Amino acid sequence: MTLDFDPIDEAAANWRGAGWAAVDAMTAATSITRAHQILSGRIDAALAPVGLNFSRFEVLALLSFTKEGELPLGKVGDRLQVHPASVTNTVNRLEADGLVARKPHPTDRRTTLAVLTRDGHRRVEQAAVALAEIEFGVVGLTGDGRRSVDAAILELRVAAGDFVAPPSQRR
Amino acid sequence: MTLDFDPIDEAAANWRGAGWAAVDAMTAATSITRAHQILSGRIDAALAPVGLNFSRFEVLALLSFTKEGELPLGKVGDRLQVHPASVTNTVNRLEADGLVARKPHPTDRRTTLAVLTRDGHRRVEQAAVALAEIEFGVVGLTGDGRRSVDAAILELRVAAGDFVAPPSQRR
DNA sequence: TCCAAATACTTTGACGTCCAAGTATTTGTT
DNA sequence: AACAAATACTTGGACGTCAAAGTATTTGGA
Repeated sequence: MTLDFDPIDEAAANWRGAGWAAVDAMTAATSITRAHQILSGRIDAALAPVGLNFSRFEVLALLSFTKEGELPLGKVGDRLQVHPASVTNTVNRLEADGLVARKPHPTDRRTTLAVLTRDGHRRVEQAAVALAEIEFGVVGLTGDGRRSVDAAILELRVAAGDFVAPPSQRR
Repeated sequence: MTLDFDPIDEAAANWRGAGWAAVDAMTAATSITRAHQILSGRIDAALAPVGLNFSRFEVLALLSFTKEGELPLGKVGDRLQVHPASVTNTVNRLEADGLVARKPHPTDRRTTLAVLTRDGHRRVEQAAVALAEIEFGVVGLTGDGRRSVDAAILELRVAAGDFVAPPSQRR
């Protein structure tokens, strides 16, 4: 797990040495990529003992936030920003594990609802605890670091056209 | 592509509403994840017209940084921090496209070298230009934003046990 | 009313990642 | 010299992602 070289510094030096442009941009992108790699590794490791991975957890969490513990599959995809086929796949597996059930929509027969089962409820609570314990993988990021990451990435998201809640409306 | 809700703010509000812990950590992790999603989307889109994706580009770039344009497959995996099986897979595809060739190691018969072909050289140069044009996807991040992301993620990497070049040695 | 267009989901297929196991070769130790 | 352990790569399987095509149902306009 421990590296004996600095992948970011290494990449920057190589990039510069080759006379390629946008070294700063490359460094920032590489940092973010490496951070993501570190976080997802930690998160999946924390969830494995609970029998989940991150995408399954996200679906369960989303359902648990609703009043009835159910949501149309399409909504799940919208909220989590994943492809409909991925939702189908994830829900299939959650269903096989008995954490979620499919149910027809009461009025629109095109639509299928994913419903959290009792086991699903229990499981998602366990997972939330497990994630809180590892601080979502951001151990090592101080309060300041977290704030500056949030702020910087907010710029990026605005530029990408993400809808971003104005500070006054933030919840 | 444009969202009509703020996925990060939304998640924080839900998390808090459920009484779950580590909301700040969750927000930071979600920000990084979303940033990664934005960047990799932009990067792959920029590389598609060149006929590459990011992992293939990384292999070609790494080879192009060496004197002879060749490296043992194992080294490629080490540098890029990917699993040996992924290297095999990526090199298979690059080889099928004629951008790389496999060559036996001169002294160690366990080892296989990946060698950049003439086409591979040309292709990686095109790709580097394409990536510089989109500033590696970090358009929207100002100089300050890039520096603060770099600094914050450096903390995270140190905590994760990454070898990090001390400032005095940074290249 | 009727029908084309939109919407919701699933299926299939291409790729990417990792792990675990298998083969070949080299190293290090006795 | 002999052999167990380490190293290097490939293979096969499990899963995740997305795109494109297919099926079913609902909507909206002529």
